[in-house]
Amino acid sequence: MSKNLVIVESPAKAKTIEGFLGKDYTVKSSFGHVRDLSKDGLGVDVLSDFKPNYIISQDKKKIVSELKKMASAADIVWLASDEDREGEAISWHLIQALEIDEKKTRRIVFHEITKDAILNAIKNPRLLDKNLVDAQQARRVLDRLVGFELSPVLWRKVKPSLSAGRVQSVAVRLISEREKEIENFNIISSYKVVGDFIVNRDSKDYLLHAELNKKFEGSKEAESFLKKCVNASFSISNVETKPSKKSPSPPFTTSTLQQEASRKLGFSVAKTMLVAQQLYESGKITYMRTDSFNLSDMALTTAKNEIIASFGNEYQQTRKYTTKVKGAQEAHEAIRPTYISKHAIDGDVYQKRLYEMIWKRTIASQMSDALIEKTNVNIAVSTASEEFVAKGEVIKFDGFLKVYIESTDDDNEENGKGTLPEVFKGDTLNMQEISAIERFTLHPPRYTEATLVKKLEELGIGRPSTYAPTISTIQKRGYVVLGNREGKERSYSIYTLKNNKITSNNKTEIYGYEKAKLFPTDIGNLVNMFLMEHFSDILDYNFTASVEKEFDEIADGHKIWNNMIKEFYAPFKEKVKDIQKNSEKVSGEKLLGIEPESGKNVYVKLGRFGPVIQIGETDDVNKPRFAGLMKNQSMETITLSEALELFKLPRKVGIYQDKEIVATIGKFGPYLKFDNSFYSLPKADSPFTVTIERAIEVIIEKLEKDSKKLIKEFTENADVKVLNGRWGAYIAIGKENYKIPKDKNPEKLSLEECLKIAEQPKKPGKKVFRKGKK
DNA sequence: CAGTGAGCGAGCTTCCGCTTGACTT
Repeated sequence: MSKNLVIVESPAKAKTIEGFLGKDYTVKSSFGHVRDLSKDGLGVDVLSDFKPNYIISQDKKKIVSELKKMASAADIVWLASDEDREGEAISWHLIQALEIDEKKTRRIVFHEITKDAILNAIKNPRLLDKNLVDAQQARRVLDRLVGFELSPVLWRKVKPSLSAGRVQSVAVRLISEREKEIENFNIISSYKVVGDFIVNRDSKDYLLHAELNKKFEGSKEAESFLKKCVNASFSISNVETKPSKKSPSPPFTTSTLQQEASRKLGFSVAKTMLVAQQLYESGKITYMRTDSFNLSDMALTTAKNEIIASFGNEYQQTRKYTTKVKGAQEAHEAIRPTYISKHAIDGDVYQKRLYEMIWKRTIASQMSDALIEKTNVNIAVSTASEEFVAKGEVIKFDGFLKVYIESTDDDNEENGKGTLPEVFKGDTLNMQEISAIERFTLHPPRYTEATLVKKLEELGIGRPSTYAPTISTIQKRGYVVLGNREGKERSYSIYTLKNNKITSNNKTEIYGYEKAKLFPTDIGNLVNMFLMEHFSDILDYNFTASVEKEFDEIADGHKIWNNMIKEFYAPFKEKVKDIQKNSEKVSGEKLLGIEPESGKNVYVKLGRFGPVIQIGETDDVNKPRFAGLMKNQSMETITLSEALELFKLPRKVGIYQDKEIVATIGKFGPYLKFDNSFYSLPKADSPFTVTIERAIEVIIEKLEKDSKKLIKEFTENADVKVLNGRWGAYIAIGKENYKIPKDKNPEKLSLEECLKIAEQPKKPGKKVFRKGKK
């Protein structure tokens, strides 16, 4: 047993570091936190100074007992968890959980995984910072109290199994409020005017495309401007050229990596983290959960050499970036290739693409500015005061753009790319065509996973390790869904002046198509409304920032953590008690109108099983009638007539083979019921309108498909069947399924062979996550 | 696999941040 035990947080890190240290050092990993608050009740004794009740996490018992053994055998235990609040707490918890004599421990920290950094750390151990640990305890206890006090309020007042928390509830609020903004958004149209002009130089014609520096509110104004242009002359009134430059972005952090992978590669936030983890574990990139822009000196040097060798001296510029992010803890480096000299890697296509992006971004961050010349050409109209402006952009020196172009979230900039023909003040122009085109204002964009992460980071809410899980939580709770919006058609007018004639046209365009955006659900909106009404202080966008400030004071030793929690908890708990006692259950009930036949009220509300329409009163002798909303409907937007439609189901479609076909909607969407069997309706068909002919078609199709399902069965044993499934042939015995080996022909299998295959131990396959309940 | 919405009220759900591994459809 070696004399020195070093404990780090991540096993991949442990492996690397062990190589740097001699054989006197054993390096192990704790796999993150090893203890957490008990889930039995609050896990915090609110009556005795908020004493936390820590227990060793279930999945850490094995590693803790192993570490404990090694620690007691070692002379010195080096606590090398990350240098941030959580890392300090991990070290402290290790001392407690491993029951090590604190005198036997040394606390060391390093920000980069290089031999120098590690050896230097070993030479400069420090004491455990108990104040920082207390700041972490305050953070942990606060989150527990907020989460475990608020969630039960929701169970009673809204719906069981819901949840609330400092981070997730703000995420839901952002999405819910954005949707309201979009609903209330007024689309305003205006006319933008563009013109094509010809410049003649050295008996050659050049095209100059320009936009008027004014937009017109209505078609009248736009048309009258065009009229003025009919007999006007056009000349260059000004040419302005000014140099400008673009600088590269800093290297990736977790959140910028997620954003850029979403835009450039179309990865979900979870996918990005999964692939990054693979790259990290195979030693190809540095740690992927970081909020730091920092690059190690070694990385700076290799990047420098790499750029000079590949592109030349003039492309290289060493840069150090500092963070602007609220509450950044900077325990790690930025995300970069471990070996910058490696331009590409082996791996699957996702790994290759993500690596390439990281490599380019890292290299670009150490390259020189791009020098750009921007030109504005003004074109005067002899009969009007407005001017046309043509914008051009010429890259004089590409600098970092040689390697990396960052993408943006809004992609509606068109003007100002490319070269302009050479023109001079006073040149006269030949007008070809001027158009006034009706354009519309855009509502604020819905959040994508990645733009939500960006927003949360700006607000200082959540950490690199929690962005992806938070997004998954708010979807699991049913607060938000990832969805698409079909584009809608609208017409716009366009007036064109050509050959001294003004013509007008109506054209149509598709607008508002959106893909993979976050939409709030009815439950999400309702919960947000409820929390905003009663706990707006916790949902405040600045709540995290203000408690972070207090955590900092605790870390600095200016505040006692229990006191801070006490100040927060007393009024908070009062409020919780008050709401539990006095507040009504909320269902978001809304009167939609009156059913014409019965004169009864039609309500929409959130029922036990989701949004529902209710006709009649709950306390009436005649019980009310209910119908659930369809998946694409929402409580916010459903109309009375749509609501009444829902009661037309189940609908008798007609008779087929003397039996009735009924169309309705179930748990899994619209379906047909016929002869005690179920037939899912394809998306294009509606249970309200499907005809008997079409229904029969659907039924026959399904029956045909089913008949192909059975490949073989055995008279001797009815339990055993060879079936055709989604992934090809398989053997079904009772309720168990078995894979058929590739060298066997499914159609020629005998009963004995089937049973033999079933005997074989099943191969371990990939674990598939199952969504939803149970 | 697929209609639920009245209501005995058992016993359950839930937070944020660290970190990976997983044994059956």
